[in-house]
Amino acid sequence: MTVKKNQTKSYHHGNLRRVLIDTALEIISEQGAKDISLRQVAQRAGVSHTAPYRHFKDKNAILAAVAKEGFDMMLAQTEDRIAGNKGNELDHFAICGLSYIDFASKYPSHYRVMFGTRSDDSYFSDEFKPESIPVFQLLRDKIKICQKKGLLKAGDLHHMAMAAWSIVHGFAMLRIDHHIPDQETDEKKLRELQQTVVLTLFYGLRPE
Amino acid sequence: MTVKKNQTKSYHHGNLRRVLIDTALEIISEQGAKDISLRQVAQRAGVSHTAPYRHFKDKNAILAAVAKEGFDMMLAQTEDRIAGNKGNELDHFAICGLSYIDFASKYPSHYRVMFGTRSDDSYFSDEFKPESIPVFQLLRDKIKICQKKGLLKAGDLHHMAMAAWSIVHGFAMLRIDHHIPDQETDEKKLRELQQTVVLTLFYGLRPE
DNA sequence: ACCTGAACACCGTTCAAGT
DNA sequence: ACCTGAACACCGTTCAAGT
Repeated sequence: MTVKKNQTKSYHHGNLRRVLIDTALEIISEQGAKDISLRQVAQRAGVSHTAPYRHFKDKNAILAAVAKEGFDMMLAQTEDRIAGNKGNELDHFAICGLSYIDFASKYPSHYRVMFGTRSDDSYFSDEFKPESIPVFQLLRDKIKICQKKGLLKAGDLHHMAMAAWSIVHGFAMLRIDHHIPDQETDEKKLRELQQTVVLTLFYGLRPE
Repeated sequence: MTVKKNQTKSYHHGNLRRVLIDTALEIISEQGAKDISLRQVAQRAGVSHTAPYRHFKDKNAILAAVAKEGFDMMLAQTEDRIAGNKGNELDHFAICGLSYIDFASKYPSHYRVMFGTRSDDSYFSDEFKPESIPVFQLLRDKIKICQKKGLLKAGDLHHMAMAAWSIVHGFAMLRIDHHIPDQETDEKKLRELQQTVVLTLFYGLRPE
């Protein structure tokens, strides 16, 4: 077994940064989101509780890294699904919404760090404003195109985007925080419900 | 100055329970939601850090009390607004949504404790399921009545209620967590946006 | 460069003890 | 009954010291 030149395993641990992020996600998914402790992360990663400070300025910095990763994953997933779909622009708009909820359901740990209440905004405020989030940008583009083609109604683009974001974010949050009523909690019913919610964004609740 | 028989000020503090809840809210509104500490609450209330344990089983119990109070306030506010409105049932349905968002904006501390991610579900799971939340019950009733009168379309009541809840919850959360894009952040524009979002629930984004 | 151990000022919770 | 103080096992963060 030859040692490669660019061996990631260096002094003690190698790419500790990567390991710390993964460990953080592991812990978040096991036990809630915000009660995670840096010391716990370090211990599980097999290093002293001060080692993480070589790679992250403080606890929020590691959470910001998790969020950044989440935004990248979410964008990639959404673009993949759109690319693999033969429908029209309106279908792609719907895919944005469904993909958004699916991501939150699949990676609740990431999602909570991305959009949950932050204890300290300073790490997030610059890079993570909604205007700067690629997946939000994508959503707005899809709305604009659909408006141009007459597939969505005319109206203030920002307002419509916020309405769309509100309904998928709200459903995603309610879902991962277990606020969905009991009778809807099996997987099949949840998918039907999710479908209805996204369709409601298009059709509304008005009659006929 | 005569001492009344039912004087609330007893041994040291009197109704410490009430004081603790108010102090908790005060701290939550000053500095984020979840980083609140029991010791801090106790100190500001002027008692030792173990005194709260006479009134609450643990930290979550005091948060549950805050949540309970929030649900009561929210229901009262919504019922008041409906009572003071001369419109039809559909107007009342809209008021439910607007009142919901207004409550979250006005009392973000309560709201976050009520619907935010909980570190421990056990205190909330029984009493605070969506089915048991009076204001959610009210929302469902309004939808049912509107359906009967042809003011809202026919369809699965639970699904429609979840769609409605998703959009107002999502908007409320995005608002209090400061995820609303910059250009919408003055008070007047926010109210217009809020109006649009609730109307979108009724009309949808489809053309015509 | 990368990691450690001791130290500091905090936590939540328990429990014997005081009035 | 209601509150306190000491104690325990935890936190995040800093810093001098080790390889």
